[in-house]
Amino acid sequence: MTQSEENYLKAVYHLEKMSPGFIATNAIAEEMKTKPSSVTDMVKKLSEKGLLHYKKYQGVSLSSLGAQKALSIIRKHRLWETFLVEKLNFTWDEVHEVAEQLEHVESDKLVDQLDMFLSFPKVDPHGDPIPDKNGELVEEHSKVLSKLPVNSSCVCVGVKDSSPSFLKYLDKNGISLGNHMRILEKEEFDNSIHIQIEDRKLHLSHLIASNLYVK
Amino acid sequence: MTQSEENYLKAVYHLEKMSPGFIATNAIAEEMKTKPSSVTDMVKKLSEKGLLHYKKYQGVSLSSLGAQKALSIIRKHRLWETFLVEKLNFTWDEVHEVAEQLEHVESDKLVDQLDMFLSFPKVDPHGDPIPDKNGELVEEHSKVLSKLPVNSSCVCVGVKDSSPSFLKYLDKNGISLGNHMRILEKEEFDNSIHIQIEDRKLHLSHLIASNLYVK
DNA sequence: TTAAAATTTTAGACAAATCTAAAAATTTGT
DNA sequence: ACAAATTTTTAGATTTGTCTAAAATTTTAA
Repeated sequence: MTQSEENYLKAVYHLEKMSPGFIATNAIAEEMKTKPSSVTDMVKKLSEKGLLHYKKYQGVSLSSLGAQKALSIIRKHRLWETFLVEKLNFTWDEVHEVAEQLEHVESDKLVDQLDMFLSFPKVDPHGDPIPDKNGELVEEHSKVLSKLPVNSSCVCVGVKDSSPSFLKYLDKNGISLGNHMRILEKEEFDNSIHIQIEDRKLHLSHLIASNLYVK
Repeated sequence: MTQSEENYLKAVYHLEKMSPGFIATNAIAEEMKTKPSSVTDMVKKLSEKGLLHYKKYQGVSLSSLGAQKALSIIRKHRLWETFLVEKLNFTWDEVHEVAEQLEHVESDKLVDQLDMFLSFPKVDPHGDPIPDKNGELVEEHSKVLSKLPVNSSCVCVGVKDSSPSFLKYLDKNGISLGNHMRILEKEEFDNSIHIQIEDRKLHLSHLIASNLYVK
């Protein structure tokens, strides 16, 4: 598989998770920052290879083989991100770009030894689950901070948006995975929330709160 | 720079070290397992980019910019090889193939942190020197086991040929870097040599002995 | 020194991945 | 329901890196 093919599979995987069912050509084009006509070409190729189910004008979905490949790439991506943070002093907003390159390196031994070297981590630096060797994945987070009722307590376990700008915002405000939080008050007007986080108080916009996974 | 361009620069670098001066199109084609006509095309492109000096029908040599780029790729290659052996339990005959992929990952921070993580190694698992951040290189080994006189002592510090088959031969015969050796006898007839290596005796063909660097 | 051999370059083709522009199909809104 | 808007596909072009075959150049050797 080429790097480009791998990137398409990954894109379809992520889009399917966001909205299950058939994925539109346009959605893939947007995700990959390419043109719909390019997507059509590639999608045809991948469906001929048995990696995608494709019906003209209907969209695509991953075949089981395609899902398996996608998970293997995601496994590599998240293991590398973990390596970069745990061993090479990268911050969580720096890892994505480099992992995008490293995920395409092909070597089963490399991946499995890296996994062992990192002591078989279950989640990456953003709290996203790392598939195991067989593509098994512990279920994604479902609870979002913005949906909790006033007075409830929780621990921050992941970020929904892992763009550098969001991650830097969190750093700036001292929010990181593992932090204990309690909802103090919710503003009706803009849905922003006041929280107690560790030993401080913080006011978070709805957008911020809806991008934090908690447990 | 594309991966292909990087591979050409690396090839020219290695060929220049083997035989200084202008490098023939055919030599590059052989090194890269490609056709001379493909080499001509690429060599033109690289010379337009200022990475190679190229005179039609004469051959090429690295410009100083090209040499700098080549050294940066070799640095990455050798650091990754070291990482694979030191941290991920790879053997010295397994690392090359994977390092060929990893060397093309682009991130200054990645390389420098990897270097630090490995405690700034001076040589890779084959005894080849690792260029530092500025491309500075401790001089290559010059002494070859097969050229030493009878009765001299030495330490094995590198391999000239680092093909998996040669490396596996060395493993099978318990020869590794750091081993102490003494020349016991040289056979006139086939230039093979009898050596004392650590606490054993071994009989090495000329080919084997001429691919071992010693100090 | 000059004809044969070897090397190198050129010309033209091809595959992969992309793009633009136009055509086809589907969806939407009244 | 059907015309307009949107989405998707097709057709054809482009770029990169490669190839084959033929032409040009250089080297070798009689």
